[in-house]
Amino acid sequence: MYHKLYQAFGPQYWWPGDTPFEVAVGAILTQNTNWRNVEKAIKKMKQQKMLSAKAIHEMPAAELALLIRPAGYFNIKAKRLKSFVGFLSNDFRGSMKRMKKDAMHPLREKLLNIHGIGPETADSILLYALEKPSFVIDAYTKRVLSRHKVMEHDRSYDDFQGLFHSTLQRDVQLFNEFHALFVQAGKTFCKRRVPLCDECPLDKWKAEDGIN
DNA sequence: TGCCAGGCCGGGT
DNA sequence: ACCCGGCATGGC
Repeated sequence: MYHKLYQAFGPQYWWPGDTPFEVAVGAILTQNTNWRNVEKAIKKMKQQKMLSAKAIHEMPAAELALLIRPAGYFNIKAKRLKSFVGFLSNDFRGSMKRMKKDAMHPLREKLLNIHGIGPETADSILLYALEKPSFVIDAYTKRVLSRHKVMEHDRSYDDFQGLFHSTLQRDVQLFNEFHALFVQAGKTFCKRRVPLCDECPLDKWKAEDGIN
């Protein structure tokens, strides 16, 4: 599937973001939200010089909420950003570089303990901000895999992640590209209302090989 | 004009 | 261990 997707879509150059900190902020802001809305919020934070751990740490949540308004759920996300930055400040003196020195598994547990950070957000930060090989499972990944009968849609996050962790080398670049390709494939061919689509490169591939 | 978008939490079975 | 409602803007 990886090679077929890569042939169809090419390299994805993920994650969009200039710094590890910006990637982490984007990971929180994009929770159940269109990325284009997140870009508006990040742009505004940059304009106001508020895209830093120190600035967010010292800013009241209500004020931060106004800044990130276009990203939706802004009151909740303002608190989530502040809880992440609070953790970053307390444990790593506000430095993503210092956070990166931590081992992956203990760090994942710490991230999951932060209020407002669940498995997908934690793995997005680990993989795309800190370059640690933790596979990201999102709605598109689950949709593409279940549509193609790799795994039932109602299985858990860990079940889906285990699929990749148990069968692939723990390769950061591979995990990066593979997940980004699932998102691209999902956006292009796996819309919610369309059960299957014969233009999908995976469908064409399976048809050629007589699979299912 | 509804439907959808790169989830997570809290309260209830 | 699930299930569900709430959270909110902007694009098509």
